Amino acid sequence: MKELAAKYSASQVEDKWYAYWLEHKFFHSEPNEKEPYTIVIPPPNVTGILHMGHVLNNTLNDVLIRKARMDGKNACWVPGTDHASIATESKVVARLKEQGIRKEDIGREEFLRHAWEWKEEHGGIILQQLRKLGCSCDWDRTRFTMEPALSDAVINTFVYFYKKGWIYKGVRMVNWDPEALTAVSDDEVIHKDTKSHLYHLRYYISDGNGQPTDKYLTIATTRPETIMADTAICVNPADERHHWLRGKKVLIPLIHREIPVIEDEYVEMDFGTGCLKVTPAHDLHDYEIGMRHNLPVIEIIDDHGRLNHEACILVGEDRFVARKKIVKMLQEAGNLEKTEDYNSPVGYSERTNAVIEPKLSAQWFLKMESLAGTALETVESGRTRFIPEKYVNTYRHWMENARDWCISRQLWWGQRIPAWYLPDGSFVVEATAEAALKAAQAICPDIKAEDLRQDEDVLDTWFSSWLWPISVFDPDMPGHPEHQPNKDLAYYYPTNDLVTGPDIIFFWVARMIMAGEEFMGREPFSNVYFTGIVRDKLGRKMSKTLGNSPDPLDLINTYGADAVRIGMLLCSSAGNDIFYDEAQIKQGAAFCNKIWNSYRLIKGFQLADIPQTQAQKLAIEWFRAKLSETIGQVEDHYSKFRISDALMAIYKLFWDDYCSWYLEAIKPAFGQPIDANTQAATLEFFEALLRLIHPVMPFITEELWQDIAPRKEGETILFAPSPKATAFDPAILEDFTLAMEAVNGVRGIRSQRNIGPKEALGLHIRAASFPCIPLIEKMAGVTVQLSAAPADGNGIGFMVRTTEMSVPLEGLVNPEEELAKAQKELEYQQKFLQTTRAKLSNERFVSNAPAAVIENERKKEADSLSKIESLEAKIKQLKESK
RNA sequence: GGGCGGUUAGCUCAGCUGGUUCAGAGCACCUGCCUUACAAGCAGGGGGUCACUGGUUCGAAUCCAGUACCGCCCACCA
Repeated sequence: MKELAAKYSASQVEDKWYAYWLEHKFFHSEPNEKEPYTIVIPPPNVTGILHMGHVLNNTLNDVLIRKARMDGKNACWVPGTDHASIATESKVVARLKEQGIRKEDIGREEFLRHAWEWKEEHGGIILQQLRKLGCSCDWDRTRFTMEPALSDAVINTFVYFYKKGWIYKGVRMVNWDPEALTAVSDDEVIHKDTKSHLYHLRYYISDGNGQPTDKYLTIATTRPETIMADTAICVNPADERHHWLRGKKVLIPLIHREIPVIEDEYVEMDFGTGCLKVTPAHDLHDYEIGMRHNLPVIEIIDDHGRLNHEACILVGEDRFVARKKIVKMLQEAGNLEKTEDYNSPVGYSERTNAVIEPKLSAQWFLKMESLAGTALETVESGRTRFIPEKYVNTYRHWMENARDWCISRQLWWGQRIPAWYLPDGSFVVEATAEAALKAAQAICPDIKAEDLRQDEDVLDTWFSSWLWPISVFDPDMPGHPEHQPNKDLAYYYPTNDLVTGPDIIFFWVARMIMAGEEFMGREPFSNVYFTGIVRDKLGRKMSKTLGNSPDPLDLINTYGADAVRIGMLLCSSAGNDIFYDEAQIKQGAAFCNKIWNSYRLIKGFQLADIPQTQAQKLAIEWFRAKLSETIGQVEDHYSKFRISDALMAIYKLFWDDYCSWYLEAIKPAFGQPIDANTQAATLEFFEALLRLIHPVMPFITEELWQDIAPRKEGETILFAPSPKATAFDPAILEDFTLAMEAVNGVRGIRSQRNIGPKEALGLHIRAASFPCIPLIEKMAGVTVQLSAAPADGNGIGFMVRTTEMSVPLEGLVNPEEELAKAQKELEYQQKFLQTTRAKLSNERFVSNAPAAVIENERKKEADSLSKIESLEAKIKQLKESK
C-alpha cells in the first residue's frame, strides 16, 4: 500500500483478506491444550438465502468468536445447514409441479432423487454468502443435518427413546395442514383472531322413529359444514334450562341422522345457547368429550380439506365452499335461526398459512415430561443463562406445560421413521432393516425381508436439529449411552454461547437443552443470547412478500461488509427488535472512512530529530489513560453481551477521543515533521485501536494492521491479543476534561463572534494554576495568561467549574450583553444555592442520607458560593467601567 | 382469557440494587466553515412535565399501587 486514496474502498480489500484467511486456515480449530471457545451456528435452511436476520445473527456470532480468538481461546465456530423438511419439500414439489410432475406419481425414491438434486444445486449458497460477511467459521467442519452420519444419529436417537418407552405411536388429534398434507406440531400453528360468524342452528327433537317433532334446541357453531360429523349434542348437567332434553334424541339438519343429547361439564352455560354440537372427528375438545361418552367418530373431511362421502351432502366440496353452501341450505330448510358476527382464534400453518384442520391420525409422539423437567432445571439453576433474562419466564411456562411432541411428518424429505410393520400390523423399531428383520423373526420366525414394510413418515426436522451441538462433533453419541465421547466432543462440549432468535426458543433451544442433558448429562451451552427480530423503519417484519427486505449482498457490495456489520450492531441493543435503516449502514461506512483517513494522517508523518512538545506529552499521557478506561468498559459490555454498547464505546474512543482530540493535539503544523516518541505512541495507540475494533470490523482492521508495521506471510490480526487495560491515574482524565471545557469555551466564543479558528487569541484564567495549559493553547489557538486578579472588562467571560476565564476581545465586547449574561447566571446560581442549602438545613436529610451524599451537597454549596462571589465581582466591575 | 415486557429528545435506545450539577448517547435537525487526514468531514447549537394518577421517602426517571396505550408469548368457549 503506497498511495492511500482519500476514500476507503471496501470491495478491493475484503475479498483479498478473506482469501488470505482461508488459505492459511486461520479459522480451523483442533483440540489442543488451550481453553476452547465454541459456537455452533444456528443452521440455516439448506436451500435458503441470506436475509437481514441472518446478517444480524451471524455478525453477533462472528464478533463473539473473533473476540474469543483474540483473547487467546481456541475458538471454534461450526457452520452447517438444516435440511428443513417442510420448507425444502414444498420447494421441490413446486418445482416438479412446474414440470407437470406430481410427487405421488413418481414415488418416494424418485422424489428423493429430485430433492437431493435440488439440494446440490441450491444448497449451501447461504454458506458462501456468510463468507462475504466475514464470518470466521471453521469451514472444514461444515455439517448438514441430513448427511449420513447425522441421519444415523437421528435414527439412533429414535430407537433409544423408543426402547426407553418414551416414544409411542398413537391416534391423536393433530394439527393437519391440508396444503402441505402433513401433521405439524403445536408450535408450528399460529393462532390469529379471525372474523367469522356464529351460526345458530335448530336441531329438531326426534319422535323416536327418526321423524322430527315441532320441538327443537338451538346450538351455536362457527363451523356449520361439520354438522354431518356430529355424534351428539352436549349440555351442562347443571343447566336447568336443558333438563327437558335428558334422554332425548335430536336430528341433524339436512341429513336427519339421529344423535343423542348428552351432558358434560365441559360445556359453558353462558356461552351461545348452552348447547354444544359434538364433532369428535374435527375438534379436539369434542374428541375428548367423545372419548368420555363413547361416541362414534365420523370423519367427513379428507386430507385436502374437502368433504368426503361420509358427509352425504356436498361431497367433494372444499370446507370453506361447503360452509357457504350449507348455510344457504340450512336457511332454506328453516334450521338457521340467526347469524352473528364473531371473532375467534383460528389456527394457521406457520409454513403454508393454510387453516389448520384438527384431524385424527396415527402419529408418533415423544413423551416430554421428564425431558422438560430436566431442561427447566438447567435454566433455573443458571447453568444455562438466557440473555435477556425475561425469556426465562416464557421458557418456564412452556416447560411446565409441555405436551408430548408429535415427531412424525407425512413427508419424504427427512429421516424416515425406523419402524417396520409386520403383516399382522404389529411393528418393530430398529436402526436398520437388517436389525428389524431379526427382531421381527424373533416374533414370527418365518418372516422375510419383503414382508416388512417401513413406516412411511419422516421425523420432524427439529428432531435432528436438537442434536446439533452434539452431533456436529460426534454423531455416534446420541442414542448410545455406553459410547465414550470422541476427542472433539470431549473438548468442545459444552459450547459457550448460542446466538439465536427468540422465535425458536421452544422449537430448538429448549430441545437442544433436553438432548444435551439426556445424552451428555449436561447443558449444551452456557449462554443463550436472543436477538430481536429485524424490522423495517416502519416496524414491519422483513418479508419477501412486502419486499421491504434489502438483499444483504447488495449492501455488502455497496458499503462493504464492515459497514453492514456496524450498521446492524448499531441498532441492536440487546433484547429489542431491530429497526433496520440503511442510514445506519452509511454510518458504518463513514466510520470505515474515518479510520482510513486517520491512518492516512499518521502514515504521512515525517520523522525528525526534534523535541517533543508539552502538548504532545500531555496528550499521550491522557490518551493512554483514556484507552485503558475504555477497554475496561468494553470488556464489561462484552461480558454482559451488550455488543452494541461495546461498539459505541469504541466508536467514540476512536472518533472523538483519538481523532478529534488526540490527533489534533499531537499533529504538527502542516509540512512540519514529528519526533520519534510521539510518532511511536501514535502508532502504538492506532494499532491497539485496530485490535480493539477488529471483532466488529475484521476487514479494514486487517488491511491497516498489515500495513502499519512490517509483517511476515502468515501473520494476522486474527490472533493478535485483545488490548488490555492497565492501571491509570484518574486524575489525568479529570485534568484533561477541565482542559477540554476550557477549549470548548473558547471555541464557543469563536463560533458566536465569527472568529476563525486560526486567528490568535488570548485566554485569561483567573487562577494560580490550571491543568494542561499547553494543550489548551494548542487546541484552542490561544495564549494563556494565568493570574489571580480578575480580567479586565474588555473580554468575554465563561466559567469552567469554579474557574473564571476570559477571552480579551478589544472592541468586540458589548458590556451590556456581558452584564446581562452575568446577572442571569448569578440568578441561577443563587437559586441553586438556595435549594442546596434547603437540603442541608433539613435535619432529616442530614441524619438519613449517606455521608458521601451530604459531602457532595456541601461541595455544591461551596462551589456555588465561589461562583456567586466571582460573578458579583464581575458585575461590579462591568457596572463601574460603564 | 392467562402470563411477560415496554412507555425517557424528531427517531432508536442507555440510565444496574433510589442521592454526583441527572435528565444522557448515537442518528436526525439548525448555524458557520471546502482550515491540505477525512464534506462519508470540522466547529458550534437547539431540543424532553422521564405515559398518566396517587403513594412510600429527607429525596423518585429509578420503589409500590392503579389507569391508559403498545408489543410479545401461551391458550382452539363452540
